Amino acid sequence: MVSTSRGIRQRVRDELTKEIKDVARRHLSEFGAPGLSVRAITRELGMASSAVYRYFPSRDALLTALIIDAYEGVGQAARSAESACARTDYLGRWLAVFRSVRGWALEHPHEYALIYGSPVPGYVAPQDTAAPAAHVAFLLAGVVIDVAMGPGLEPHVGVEPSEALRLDALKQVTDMAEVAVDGTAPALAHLDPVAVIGVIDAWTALFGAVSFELFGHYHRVVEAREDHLDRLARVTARDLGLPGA
Amino acid sequence: MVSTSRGIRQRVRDELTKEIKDVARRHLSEFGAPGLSVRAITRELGMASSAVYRYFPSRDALLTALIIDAYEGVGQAARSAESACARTDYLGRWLAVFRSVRGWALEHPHEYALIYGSPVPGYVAPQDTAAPAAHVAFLLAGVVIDVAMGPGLEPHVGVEPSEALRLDALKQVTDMAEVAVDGTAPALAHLDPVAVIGVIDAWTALFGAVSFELFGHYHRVVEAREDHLDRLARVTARDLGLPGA
DNA sequence: TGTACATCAGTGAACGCGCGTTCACTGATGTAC
DNA sequence: TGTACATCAGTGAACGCGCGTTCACTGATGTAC
Repeated sequence: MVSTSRGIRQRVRDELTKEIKDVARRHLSEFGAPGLSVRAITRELGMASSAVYRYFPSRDALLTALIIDAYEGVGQAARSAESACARTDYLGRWLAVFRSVRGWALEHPHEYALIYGSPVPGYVAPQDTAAPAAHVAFLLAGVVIDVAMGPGLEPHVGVEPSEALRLDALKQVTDMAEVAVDGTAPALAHLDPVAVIGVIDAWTALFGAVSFELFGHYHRVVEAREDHLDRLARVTARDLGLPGA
Repeated sequence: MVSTSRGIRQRVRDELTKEIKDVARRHLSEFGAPGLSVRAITRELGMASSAVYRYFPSRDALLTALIIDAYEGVGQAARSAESACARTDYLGRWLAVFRSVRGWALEHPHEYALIYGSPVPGYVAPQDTAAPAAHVAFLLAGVVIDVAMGPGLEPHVGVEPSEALRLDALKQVTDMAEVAVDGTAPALAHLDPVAVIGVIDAWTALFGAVSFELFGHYHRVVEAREDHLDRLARVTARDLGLPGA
């Protein structure tokens, strides 16, 4: 019974850990990151404020857990939308990633702000956030790789990158393979540097636009936001030379 | 002596107001927006904490003042860099705006985060922030207008915007004229909708990239950041059909 | 199966701290005649 | 020019609040023989 009983304790523990995070997430969505208070969370759970310390060594650790969950949330949303598309519908997969990221952000604005907004002052992101943070970029890279290995990227007149930038792109190809988890690592070797930069640009544009929308900068500027993001997806796809874009 | 004496009081008042804002700005750059405390500010100025209320009705009002100053800071930086270029050096002006926004952001990271990062929870931006917030976008629009009225935008194969998006762009043309201050309002009538959308895209890409850099998302991804932003400027310029891009 | 012991979750009081804002006040500076 | 009054900046004590974290503790759950 050794393993079972230990398993029970662990299961209860996991459940409460999840409950704490759930309440924390709800508070986050009401008061934002700076207003997240362990006392308020425990109050709502009906436990002593000191009890959290059995689950998270500090408020920062709780924040880290929320950050990782948030990255995994967007990642998950994007992955499931993308994987619902036919593999050869490259533009469809591309659009699916753009749309699902925006959709997730609209549903979880404070979680989005937690990971893509201003860094929380005094908080230093630990290493463990790196891998989950890369999910969305990997999905975009995956589409481009599939095109490169399949029909091929249609040649497009790009702006030549500087030598330093080209080196960044090459380094990215090798680095990505290391960070990759659960078989996510795409066959990066098939990407030429200009395409890697194109993926970075698309990734930047996607989150730039979603951030601008969420943070209020499109207020009275862009109202047809769905259309706007779709167009941005198409523009970046065309810049990269995806077929059909 | 009526006007003079009132003038003296006003001048002293203005000076202290500025001093408070300066200290607040310094605290902002050390502790971030959530850590900005009126008590700490007055402590440093050697005055009673209640004294601030003679200058700002509330902490939020002080924050608003800092926000407006920050928008004017980037705007000023961009304007002076841009106006140092020859009027017909369109690409140069375009690059100057991109580079100077990034330069200002690197010099004032917390002020940047204040205006382009996550909205401060519970804080609602008053109307007075709208005009200063538009400065940079107006500068970009100005370059495009000058090209449109001069050599003309080189036709480029763009992605057609949806009808709704086209309407946004048209509305923007009329709205911008209203918001415009100190003769900034460019001759917007000369812009066709697709060009307006292109300006919005460039504006989005610029701040998207600067935010990603400042907020740490380019960490171990893009290291040649100056080159990267330059290239982004060139790509957006080419998409718009600026000559020489 | 029963007993002695170890592990662990959760408590509640306390520490030490800082915050934004109000309010009745003092004293200096400006105004009007 | 001199005097009575009004305006205003700045004070300091107080209100009422919430926070993260520590620590010695109780009691239940699991473990080993």
